Amino acid sequence: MNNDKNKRITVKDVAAALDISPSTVSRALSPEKQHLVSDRVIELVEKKSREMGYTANPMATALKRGATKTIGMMIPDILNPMFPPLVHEIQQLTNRLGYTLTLAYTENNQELALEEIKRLIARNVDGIILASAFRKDPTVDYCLDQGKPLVLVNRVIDKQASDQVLVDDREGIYMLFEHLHSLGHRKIAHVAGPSDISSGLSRRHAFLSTADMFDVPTSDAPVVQTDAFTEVSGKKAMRELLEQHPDITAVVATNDLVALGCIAAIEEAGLQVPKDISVTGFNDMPYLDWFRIPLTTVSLPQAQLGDQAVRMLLSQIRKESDSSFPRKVLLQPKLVVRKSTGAPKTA
Amino acid sequence: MNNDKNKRITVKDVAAALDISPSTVSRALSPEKQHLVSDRVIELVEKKSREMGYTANPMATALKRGATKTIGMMIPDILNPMFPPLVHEIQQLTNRLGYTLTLAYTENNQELALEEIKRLIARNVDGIILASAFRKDPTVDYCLDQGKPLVLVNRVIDKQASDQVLVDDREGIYMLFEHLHSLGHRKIAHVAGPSDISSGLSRRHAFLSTADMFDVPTSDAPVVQTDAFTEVSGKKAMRELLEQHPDITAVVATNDLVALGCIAAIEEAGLQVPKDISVTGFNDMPYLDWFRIPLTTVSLPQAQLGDQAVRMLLSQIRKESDSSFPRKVLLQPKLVVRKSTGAPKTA
DNA sequence: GTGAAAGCGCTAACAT
DNA sequence: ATGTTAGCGCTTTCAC
Repeated sequence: MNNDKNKRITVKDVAAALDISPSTVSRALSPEKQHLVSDRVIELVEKKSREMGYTANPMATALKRGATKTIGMMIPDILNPMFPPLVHEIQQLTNRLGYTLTLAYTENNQELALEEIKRLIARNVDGIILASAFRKDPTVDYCLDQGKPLVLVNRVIDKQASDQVLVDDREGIYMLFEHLHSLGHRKIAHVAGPSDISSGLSRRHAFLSTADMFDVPTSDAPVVQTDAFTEVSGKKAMRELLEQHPDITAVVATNDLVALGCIAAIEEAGLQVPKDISVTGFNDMPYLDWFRIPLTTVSLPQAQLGDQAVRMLLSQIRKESDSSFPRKVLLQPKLVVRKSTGAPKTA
Repeated sequence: MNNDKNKRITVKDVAAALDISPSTVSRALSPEKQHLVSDRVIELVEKKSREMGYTANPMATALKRGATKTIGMMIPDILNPMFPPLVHEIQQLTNRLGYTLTLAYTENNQELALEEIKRLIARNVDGIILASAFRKDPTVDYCLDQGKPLVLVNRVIDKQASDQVLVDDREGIYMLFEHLHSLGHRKIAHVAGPSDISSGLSRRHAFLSTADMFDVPTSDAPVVQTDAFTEVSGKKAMRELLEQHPDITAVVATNDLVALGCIAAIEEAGLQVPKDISVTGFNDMPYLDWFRIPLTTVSLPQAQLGDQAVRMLLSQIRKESDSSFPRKVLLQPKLVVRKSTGAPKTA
């Protein structure tokens, strides 16, 4: 079809073909400016540009208008199974609203994260959804400093300086703990996530305060620390835990991946889940139902997370400073009971 | 820090601050043109632009140069667990080479796919990696017609019209079949993937010809068809199969997700895997080791897939038409034996 | 080795 | 309702 040099068709070309001015073409093609143009011309232009295969160059538009209709999203790692669902959700939404989503990955590396955020901003994204924040995070500071619309998802920074939407870790941990407690568990440990990430810390706090609410003394609610939300870290931490507190009957892990690591360590020690030790996760990663030991966990309202995040970001982009800023949305997780928890042996 | 209006810093600003011309700044900052500038000025410019927080506007550069240093990648769906590893691989590579990867999703919808590819091209990506091709695919035609560098990964079109890198489906299916046959299976069925997608069809062909090689008559190697690479489709197809061929002892599914669906249907019928029926998958999706019935499957050389795809794409972008075009790279999968296969009952 | 000027493709004043 | 002009930020001739 386009046998010739595949030279880009421009407004100018369309204008020339119609013997009108480029501005008119531009206007005729822009929904917000169409009303300035006669219906006849609009039709003509639409027909001709379709014929010629004209597509506007978003670069040029962006350069001119200052807005790219692009939003950036930063996640730690696409291999972590908790992120694809969230990305999917947000991608769908932004797309529907006429925005293009650009992904960036921190690979759990703070320096890389900063580089990437700079790239995102250099590319003039209209706003950023950040799902990878540390409690102190230069990445966030940079966005704020640059005045870029920003929404934090799931992980937040210590000082509330930007819009954020998160899942109620307190409630999630409470439900998990309550579930275990009602099964009869009285010695429940926590394998905590990295303390420099808000969700790691807040789940840890939640665990401690929940234990207190149930009158479980600190000595019967030991906590070990991981340095990453991974299976490997979970396994290492669980080994430690088994050594120091062989009497525990249940473990609340900071998330699903860590929980898997815990299970690995428990089985390595010749024990069984849930017969000897019950284990819970957090996040409800995909395909858990198929697992050998389907995890009892807490599921995130991914759709709402995405919806709220996008909604807030757009309101920032559109400068609707209607409401009090910064805003904070707290979403409720849901308990999902599966087979990794059961009554304690001694009960 | 940047307390003022967060106005973008431009070459002009840097130039003004140094009382030199924008061109010089541009040259000093461009590795390819630095040699045209005195070392002293280079240093000055570098220092100053760092100080002022200058970052080039890629839009402007792209507009001027015609190249965006961006490559687009199209996948069906990020929720399909086979894609994140591939995306990750390719993202890492392109990033290392100074390119930014932009993802687009077909959501298994041909029309959406075409829209998305148009968007990608409108945004001036320098090249496209397509992992979502149908055997006849307007998406591919459009790229070709536009003269966009293009590499097909894993799924290809019928007429070999562009570079492609794929996994040897024949070999994969052969290994799976051989494994089952050596366990003693003689009635082996195939749950085939969509026939309008190359991998679905080629695995089907491979199954048939392998059965022939092992002297298994067609009647003992029945094939049922799915209309999608999903658990649901697999389940439906397997139900059908159980009804029509209750005597089969093993199933070669077109991929892991479909295999899961098969297992679901088998268990629904009151049978067990692998005791009553063995099942194999394809792709080796993440976390299979944790599954209740860890799938025997075939793993893809993701790293090589990504590496080859990027390598070929870049050679197109750089117009190194050194070698014969189009090129085709065939990569070898690896058999991964797990617990979903065993000796047949009657053996 | 450096500067001036033009232009990538688009759109928003400012005309008319 | 439409055309003219200028300019977004960059790079690249073409001068000097």
